[in-house]
Amino acid sequence: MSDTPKRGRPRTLDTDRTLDVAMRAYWQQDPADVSLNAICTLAGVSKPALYRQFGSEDGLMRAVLDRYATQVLSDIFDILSRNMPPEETLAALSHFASTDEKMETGCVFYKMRAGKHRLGPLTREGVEAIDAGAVTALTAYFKARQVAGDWAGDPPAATVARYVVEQIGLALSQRAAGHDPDEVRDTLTLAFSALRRP
Amino acid sequence: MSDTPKRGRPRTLDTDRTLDVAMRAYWQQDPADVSLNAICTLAGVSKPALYRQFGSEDGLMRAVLDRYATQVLSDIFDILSRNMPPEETLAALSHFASTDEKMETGCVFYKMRAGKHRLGPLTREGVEAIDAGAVTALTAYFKARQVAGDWAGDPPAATVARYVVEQIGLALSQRAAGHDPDEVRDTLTLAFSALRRP
DNA sequence: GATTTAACGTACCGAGTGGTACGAATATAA
DNA sequence: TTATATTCGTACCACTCGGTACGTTAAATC
Repeated sequence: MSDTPKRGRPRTLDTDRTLDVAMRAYWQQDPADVSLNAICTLAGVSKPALYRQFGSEDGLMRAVLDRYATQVLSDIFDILSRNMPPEETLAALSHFASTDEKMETGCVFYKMRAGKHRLGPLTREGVEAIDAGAVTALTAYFKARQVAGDWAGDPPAATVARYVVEQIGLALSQRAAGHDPDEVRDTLTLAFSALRRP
Repeated sequence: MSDTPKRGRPRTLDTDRTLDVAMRAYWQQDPADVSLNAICTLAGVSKPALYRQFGSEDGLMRAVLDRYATQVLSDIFDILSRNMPPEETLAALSHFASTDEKMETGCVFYKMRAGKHRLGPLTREGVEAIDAGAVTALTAYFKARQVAGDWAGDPPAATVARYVVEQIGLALSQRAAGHDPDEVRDTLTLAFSALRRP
């Protein structure tokens, strides 16, 4: 990603640390409410240094999003790849979204998605890719469970997949807004109960 | 609300028209993305004139929200006050949120609520009042239906009320984000199906 | 040592924000 | 006619934003 030139002053900017600081800031607050100046101050980095590394605010947000995807969102995809029965999978997803302390202030991805129209092209592209990837993974999961015999095909897998993505997003938005985790869990449980066989 | 003094230059500012313009702007875009300057330009009004009438941006947004509540949100409360069976009431709410052309670009109230932390104290107060009022009205509705005998008390009325408020908000957020109305309807229908007796 | 290359960060830029100072304009009251 | 009261809108304020010009510093190459 970043060439290491053979001549010139060596760089002192710690890319990993900077991305961590930015990610934490985007995570705790809303990405739209965190300015570059604030990130520079928090990370103890000059503004031109940020631009040298990431090109633009859009570039930084995209880099943060990619990092967040591999460090945090991978947990969700892991849950699906375990290929457990829907009952347990949905319970795991529900726990992750409504109870996991890591998600106490919501989710960077869903926060960015909520303010999609404010994003630059790079970050927007990343958000859409993750969104599509989540729907794809969930669709594949439910189709697999249908083959395995513990899932009916009544609401099509694609519809259920979108539904699950949106309900998790709702739960994480509620957590970011400071709702009581118990209430968030109740809402999500009720929403997922629609997926049980009638 | 606004005194009409007996002396001094008569005001030429059309309050109703100004509020209409601001409401349309907040409705079509996101309230957080509409500046006072933009509203002044759209309404053909000077900035000091706005401040003379509404005191601050917060005051204007609150005035818009109040207007929106009486002109638009009243439709929702009307649906509840008809006291129809849950099946029909939920269908009416679902139609309003997912299909009604009026809500094509989402809902001013839910948009403000989504960016609650960015609001001034007056607008925030208004948003919280409407939110609480909606939950109260829905809770009362479901309790009434329980007494009428066409509703079970399994998920408590208060829980169901919050659930309905959040699901409508989700649907309206999706519409504001430009999702296909059919998809929005599918999601909402699935969400409300959790409220049918198993 | 001289030259080249590249990252460093201060100090700036223009645009846009919410908000206001203030003199001109327009009404009523004395 | 004069004094008072109120609204009018131009032109400004301080501030923050994302972004950059540019002189300085530190390495590799000659």
